[in-house]
Amino acid sequence: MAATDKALAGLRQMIASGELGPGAKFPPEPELCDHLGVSRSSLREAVRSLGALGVIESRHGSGTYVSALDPAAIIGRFSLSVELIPLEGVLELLEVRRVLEAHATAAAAARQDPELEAKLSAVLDQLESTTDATEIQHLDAEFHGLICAAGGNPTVTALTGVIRGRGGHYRIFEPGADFDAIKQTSDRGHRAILAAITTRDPAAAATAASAHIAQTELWLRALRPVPQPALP
Amino acid sequence: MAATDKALAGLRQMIASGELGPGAKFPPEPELCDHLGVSRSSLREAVRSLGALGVIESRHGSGTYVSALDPAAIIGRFSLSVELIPLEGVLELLEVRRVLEAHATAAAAARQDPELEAKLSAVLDQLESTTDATEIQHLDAEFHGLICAAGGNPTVTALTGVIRGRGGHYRIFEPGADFDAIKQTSDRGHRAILAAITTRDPAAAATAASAHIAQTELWLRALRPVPQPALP
DNA sequence: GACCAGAAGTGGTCTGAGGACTTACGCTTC
DNA sequence: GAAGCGTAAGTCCTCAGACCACTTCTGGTC
Repeated sequence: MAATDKALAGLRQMIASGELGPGAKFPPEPELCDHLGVSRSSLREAVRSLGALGVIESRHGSGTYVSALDPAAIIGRFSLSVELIPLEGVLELLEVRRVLEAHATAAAAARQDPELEAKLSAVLDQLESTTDATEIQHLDAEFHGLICAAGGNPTVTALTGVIRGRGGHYRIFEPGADFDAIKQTSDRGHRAILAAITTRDPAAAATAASAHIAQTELWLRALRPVPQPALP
Repeated sequence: MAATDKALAGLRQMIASGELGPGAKFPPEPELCDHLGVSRSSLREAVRSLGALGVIESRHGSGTYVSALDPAAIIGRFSLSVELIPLEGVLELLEVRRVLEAHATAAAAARQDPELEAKLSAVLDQLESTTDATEIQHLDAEFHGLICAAGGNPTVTALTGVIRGRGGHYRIFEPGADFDAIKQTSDRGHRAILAAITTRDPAAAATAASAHIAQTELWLRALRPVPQPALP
């Protein structure tokens, strides 16, 4: 077995076996090298691999630790790769978002939370009064994010958030011939979702959310991608 | 900015900007080091990070390439991290699987595919006639996997597959007091799903799949995890 | 044209060294 | 006695150079 793979398997085994739980600290690199029988280079490459997946975390000067192994955090790491997926793949992902977000929106509607409803209404007021593409994207993410969070499953919130972030790279809301029509349709969709939540109608909420996202899918199909912004 | 992070950002930028598309080959490591201004160690750690995420792929003796950037393949990489998530997190993930698989099962029921139905029936015949835990797990995965694939969205198939694989580490089907009752309930659930598909009733299929997975969630809640098998 | 051997190209691994950051300890000071 | 501070130890981060292993291309041979 290759050295890096051996190190990778060894590190995973230490976690999988329960030897190291969430938050636990690994031995220092030289000791791990000795234990696993690989050089520091190979060990470090293995550590980076698991770090990219959100499984372990290195802190400069302190040590290497097992992460919290929280599903939402691990799914959040996916944004690094999802952001590089081309348009055709994004459409497959949007179907996932549509299904999950319809579910979460229904769950949010089943709750009785006037505070949430007030906050959502305020976000929509802002959203309807702006025409700036970046601000629209930000407020849209906040609206859907609040609803998903109210749905009660952080994993669903993280997953839909990652997909929404990817879709946002394609600018639907750019000044052009269809801008007004698209914006109005989008605004109406948001109001329909909020209305279903306010009236505590889960089925209507699921339908409204599903229709809203399906509309986004249609718009995206007709779009060509814009150049990526510089990565941080 | 730290060296490895700089290399990471540079590599991602090369893909995000469109300079390198799916399948494209990166320059040799020494050239990349020069271009990005980092040492070979740092570059290699960055390459490993993106490799773990399924974004790029190194082939010994050949070169480093951009992967196909296929969403299903990228999601498949998640199994490396999902397999380490503790039980509480798995329950959150199972809700995702329940929702997505209900959707996919409905889509499969909407299709007219006698060949699929025959294959599913054969799998269930095998499944009902065995009591071996490993074989049960394997046949169960094949049954649900075939249905998801028929649903038509490879991303959904990959995502549900990853979650199903994680759940399989907890052995529900172990010889014990409740074994017969659990097995019979599970078998009945599978037959209900197949019946809905055979009669081409998407709504019934979604309900049956949802109920079946919800049942699994209930069993898992009552379980304590078993020691992990050795990782490959 | 098919096959084979060698050479060139490329990623994989190891070693050794020094730098940068965090943490803990012991001292000083009030 | 408690707070502040500087030093020292511990740990990860980066670099450089060398050699190994695998793949691919090239040229010649049959």
